[in-house]
Amino acid sequence: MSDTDKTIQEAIDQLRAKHIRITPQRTLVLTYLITKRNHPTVETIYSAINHEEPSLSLATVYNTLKLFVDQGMVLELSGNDESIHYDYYGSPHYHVICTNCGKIIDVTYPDFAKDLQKIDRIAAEQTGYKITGNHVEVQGICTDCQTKLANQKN
Amino acid sequence: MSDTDKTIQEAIDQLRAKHIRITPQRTLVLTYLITKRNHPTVETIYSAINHEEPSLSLATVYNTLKLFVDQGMVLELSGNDESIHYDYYGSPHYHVICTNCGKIIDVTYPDFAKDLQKIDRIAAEQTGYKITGNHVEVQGICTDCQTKLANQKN
DNA sequence: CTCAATGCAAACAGTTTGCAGTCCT
DNA sequence: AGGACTGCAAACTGTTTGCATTGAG
Repeated sequence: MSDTDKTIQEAIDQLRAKHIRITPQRTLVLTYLITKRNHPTVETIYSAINHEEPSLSLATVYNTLKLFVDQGMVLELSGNDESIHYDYYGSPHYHVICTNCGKIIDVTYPDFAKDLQKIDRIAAEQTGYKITGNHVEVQGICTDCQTKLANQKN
Repeated sequence: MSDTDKTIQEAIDQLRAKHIRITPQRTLVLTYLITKRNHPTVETIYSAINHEEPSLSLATVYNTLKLFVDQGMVLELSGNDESIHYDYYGSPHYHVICTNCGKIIDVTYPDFAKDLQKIDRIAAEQTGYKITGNHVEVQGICTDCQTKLANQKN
């Protein structure tokens, strides 16, 4: 069994353990998220899957993603404008997004999980909130757009 | 001159330095953000200001906020669903948002700015992006909602 | 003066909703 | 068997756009 297959299986088991029904549509969306790992939008997922397996409505993609997000399994990336991107959150990482073209890259480093815990702990102490999740996002200009923008100025 | 007045004046100077026109509408929105500091939505700002000073259209609120966000002066908080909240970003802090009622609280600690710099630096190293901003958000359940939800279960 | 900013209303796009039919468990 | 899930299309809502008017520099 490949590494991604194992990840998919684990995610499904995790859902089943919560008595959430495993439908073909949910499996398709989950598989897409885990195998592609390309921060897709709802529309991207919908058209990609529908292209080969036309048994999926747009509303179901919305429902399914909302479910995964509620389970803390998938992250909503609101980026800048445009529509929302989704990311399977298998292990702690954060996102760097290009404010010019929207390209998103995952970043992590050895102590990142520890730093997140610190942020969560302080937030809980200061606010009394019961912390359920977090998200770090960094904005910037990707290398491609740096070149493009530099050329435009000439 | 009060502390907030000084902040407002500084923000205006900052805009003027970039040759951005200081219109009454922009001053109103800026003043609202700095004095209230309550993470308002577009609609909140629009109706609050229009209530006393009906010289402001909804489109202008959108324009103005987009301008401030582009200047890095204001942060867009996409929270969960609902519409977007805005926050005057005078000094480094992060946000804890209640996933049940949407209430947002600012949090910071002495080394927070340093931790952000680390996150930015690593992101730049790993991706080559030219970093222009960042945002940390923590999700949780606020104390009020913790009580409410506990009561519902009985 | 000049050109950017505003206001208005219509257009838009992504998202949500209601309900009948389907199918996991 | 039964309730959760899906699909469809209509309805919604927040946001954007175009253009004539206004006003900041």
